[in-house]
Amino acid sequence: MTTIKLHNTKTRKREEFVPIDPENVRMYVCGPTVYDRAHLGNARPVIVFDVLYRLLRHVYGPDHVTYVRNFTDVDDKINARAAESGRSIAEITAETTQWFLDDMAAVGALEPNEMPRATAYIPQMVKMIEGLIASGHAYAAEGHVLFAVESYKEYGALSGRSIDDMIAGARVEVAPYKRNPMDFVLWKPSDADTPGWDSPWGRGRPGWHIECSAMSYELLGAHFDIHGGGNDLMFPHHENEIAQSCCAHPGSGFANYWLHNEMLQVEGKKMSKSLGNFFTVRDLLDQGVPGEVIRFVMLSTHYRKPMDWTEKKREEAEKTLDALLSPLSIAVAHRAVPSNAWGDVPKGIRETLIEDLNTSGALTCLRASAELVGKLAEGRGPGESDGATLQVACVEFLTGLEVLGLYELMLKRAARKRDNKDLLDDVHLRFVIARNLAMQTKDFSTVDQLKAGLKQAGVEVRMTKESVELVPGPEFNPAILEALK
RNA sequence: GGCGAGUUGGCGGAGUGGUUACGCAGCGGAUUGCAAAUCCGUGUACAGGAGUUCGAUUCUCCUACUCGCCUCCA
Repeated sequence: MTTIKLHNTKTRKREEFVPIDPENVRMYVCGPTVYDRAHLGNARPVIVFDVLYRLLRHVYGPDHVTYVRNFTDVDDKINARAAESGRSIAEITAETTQWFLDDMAAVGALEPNEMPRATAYIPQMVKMIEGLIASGHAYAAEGHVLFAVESYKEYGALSGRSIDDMIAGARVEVAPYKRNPMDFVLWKPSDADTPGWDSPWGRGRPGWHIECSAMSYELLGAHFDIHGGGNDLMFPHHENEIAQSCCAHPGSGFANYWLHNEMLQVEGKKMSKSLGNFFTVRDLLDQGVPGEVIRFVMLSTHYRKPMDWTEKKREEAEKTLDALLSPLSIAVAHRAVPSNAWGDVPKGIRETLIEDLNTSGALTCLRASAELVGKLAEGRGPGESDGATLQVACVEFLTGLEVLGLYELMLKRAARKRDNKDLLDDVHLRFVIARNLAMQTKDFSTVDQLKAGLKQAGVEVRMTKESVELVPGPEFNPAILEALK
């Protein structure tokens, strides 16, 4: 059996991943609060954990992995958005949820098996809070219910903090009803204008952290394998989740492996509205940056390192992905399709991905796999180049694309290129005629003029003695093409 | 102040206790009407210091610098 190794934040070490039940590997990842479009940083954990999900499915079988990612649809940011826009909360959360699904699909993320909404689990949260009060881990005060951090010895273990240190460094005013400044809200009162649910503590709404504890318990049980999210969630969100869940279900252990991705930067700086380098996934897509490019750039940096989104990387990704199109068409022409079998993933990708999700290394191996397809198809591969060898290489290449989440996206990319190529039919014919003539007359002025125009329109001209091929590049602009006529 | 992560060649970015990926850019060549694309070849690196070791870029410690988090931001 293949052993995946993962860096566990809990132990700060790379550990062998041993599932609780190989028949049902369970993973929970914190999803978005649905009040606005997902920005590029939001896409990073989605893509990272999508690769992990695909990896687990290949290793343990597609039907033996349960992946849960929530939607937090009750939150004060949502309330604020509703108040300022005059729209209803339900309208905002429904719309934002669909945006998120659309945008993440565009970057090739599979939908998790379960996508629970927090508001559908309010009774479960109330029940969990009642249990925490009963066991002395929480207390009600002035309409709030607070978790008593001092009741949980391990509090701070995940993020490596002590309660005393945190109090010393606290920058925020402490609410008077808290027994300990670090106590956090499980439930808070709602006024008439704020969404609320009836509870033993009056009409109110849940605090931030309890929804993940309640939903992971309902859908994955008290003890499951992997819990993921961005490293900014380590404290306080995940720390609080652990405290709530472990105290509500003593002895369960909650999640065995905690995975955290590093943050995203843009051109070397933190993405922020004040710096003016803030953009959403949708912004990029609308600007013509396709999903596979976003995904490729994301995967080209290891998930535990800061990932810098730059224009240069975007350009390089376009070129690299274009270079995969020819092997892709060869594989498709050979009627190859991706396989679910772990053994059909190219060896190099298998070896790199199981080492704490080394996606950058895997992309290098993917290129090598593509190159092999090209060489075998031209009959100049290593060793015996028979049809069977080529067939295997094709399946492996496509399976490699699939496990990295690039297969479907690349098929679409290929289709777009074909559509663009159709637009070039007229000019292609003219070019061929002009060139044939020029070959006789040795006057290449018309040909060069046409070529310059095509280049301007973002079209690459590839000539051999016998043929002319026009390849639209990433900067292809059909409007400029029109001007050539 | 507390906690954590990082510092690899011109750029990006893996990895390893000894044989020094890979991509882009560069350079040389093949090819070409000229090009592009492609193919072949090629140079340059492990922040600084100390230690462990037969040997460290890889392990340990220290220093410097960068970055992130520290109550609702993935």
